[in-house]
Amino acid sequence: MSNPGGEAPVRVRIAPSPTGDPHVGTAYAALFNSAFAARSGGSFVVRIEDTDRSRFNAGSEQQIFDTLRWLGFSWDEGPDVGGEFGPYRQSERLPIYAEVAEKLLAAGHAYRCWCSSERLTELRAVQTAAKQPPGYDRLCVGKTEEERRQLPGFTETPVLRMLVPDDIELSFADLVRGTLHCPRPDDQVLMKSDGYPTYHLAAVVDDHLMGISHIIRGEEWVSSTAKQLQLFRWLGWQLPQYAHFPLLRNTDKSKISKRKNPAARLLWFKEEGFLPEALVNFLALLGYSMPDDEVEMFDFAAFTEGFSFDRINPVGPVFDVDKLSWLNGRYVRALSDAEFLERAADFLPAGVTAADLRWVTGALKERTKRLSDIPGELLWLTEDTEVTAEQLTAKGLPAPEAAAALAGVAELLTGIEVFEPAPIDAAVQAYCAEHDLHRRRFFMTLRVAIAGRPVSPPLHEMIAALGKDRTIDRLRRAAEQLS
RNA sequence: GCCCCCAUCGUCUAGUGGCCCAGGACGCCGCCCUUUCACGGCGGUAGCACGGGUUCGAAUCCCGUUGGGGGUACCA
Repeated sequence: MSNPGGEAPVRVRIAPSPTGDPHVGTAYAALFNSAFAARSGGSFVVRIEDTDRSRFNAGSEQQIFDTLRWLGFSWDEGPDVGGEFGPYRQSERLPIYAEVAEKLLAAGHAYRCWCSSERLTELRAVQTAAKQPPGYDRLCVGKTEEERRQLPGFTETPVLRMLVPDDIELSFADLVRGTLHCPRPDDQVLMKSDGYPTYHLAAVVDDHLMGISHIIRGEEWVSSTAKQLQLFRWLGWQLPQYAHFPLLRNTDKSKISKRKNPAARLLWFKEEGFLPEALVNFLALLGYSMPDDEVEMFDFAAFTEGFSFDRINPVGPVFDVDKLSWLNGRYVRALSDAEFLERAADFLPAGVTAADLRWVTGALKERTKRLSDIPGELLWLTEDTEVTAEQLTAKGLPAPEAAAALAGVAELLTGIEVFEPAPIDAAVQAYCAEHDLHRRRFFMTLRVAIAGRPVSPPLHEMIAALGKDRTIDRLRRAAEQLS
């Protein structure tokens, strides 16, 4: 992938805000950004945008790093790994923003505004009621603090606003969507009254200072691009290229949110037992398709290899958890038994060890879509369920025959020395033939007696896993139900 | 309200004027495999939002309508 300017190296970034649980959109952004960086031999930077003190969440930053790493992403520069363009946390760059703000003020591109939030709220209400587009009325433009103080709605702590020129350029080229047009911006606040910059100022300053060549971010930012570009121009900085990918959606098509969709929380996938490689693969299927779209299972390297902005679809994709579950199941099945057991460790019911599952790992793996399915698949092992005569005979042998078979098999199993699937199978099969029993029904009676339910892993593996004592105990108790 | 973006099966998507009376995947349904479930195999269901153009020819180009989404903060 060439970059039109020629000289500037490709540098991209994601800029998450530490406001709570890591958001799936952050991973989605990381996917596109790191793929493009890898594809073009560029650098991938993580920058923490913590300029909103009211929404700041202390544990959030670390969770973002941990979750992104869990997914397999790594970055060349960031708060936790350093880099020559740091600091990478905006709260540690306040003097830099203040200096730029001062420069903008001196050049007449920005002005102090002493309007109170009450005045602003009221102004907006009046405009809305009059069906006027809401926007700042520039009451403070050209006024000194003393002049402004005489007027109503004054506050001691001013903000800095950009003086948007009448002829501001509203169009820009987007790598995903072609030429885009932004609405005419309001006089955007650049510096808040608490001394922190707003996103628009901070992002522009940092993107320039950090040498960001391509800004690859969500569609939600399209309409604010014009004012950010204006800032770049005023400051005489080289313009970055933009690529706006679509927003992930809830089932009702609205922007994906933690409120409406558990999948908006990255931690949810870990809790549910989705494999990170499956999630990354799935994310790469949303709003994007491989050159050969019949290939749906691929790793990050394959995704990166053919990555192109041309292949990003501008339509916001609904996050389909069902399809993710299917994909995850495929990844689970592709694991070796040993790997499966290792990665499923946190989901095994208390007291159940890998050794206990020796004979049923394959069967368990095959039935697992999410690792959190595991406890439910092992109820036959973890719970001693009382079965009724009706359950035993429903799809099984009639009562008298069933009782005899249960007792007979219990007797037979008692004599088996090597309690493993093969000899168990041989013994049970022989019993079935010897007594001329209806195979299907015979096995169903056994299954219900042993598993406590009509759905279970393969019978002989299950019996071996359960062990001789528990198996015989269950067979006898079931037989009692029939007498 | 205003500004902007988008529009192929329920969902994810292929498709850049003829190869498409639209292909793949998830889901769903049926069949097969099978001692249950699952896995796997096979088959089926279902879509170019609508209306005008342009063209010999439109899912593909243009206009409008409708629908959906985003933005409209001293949040990012």
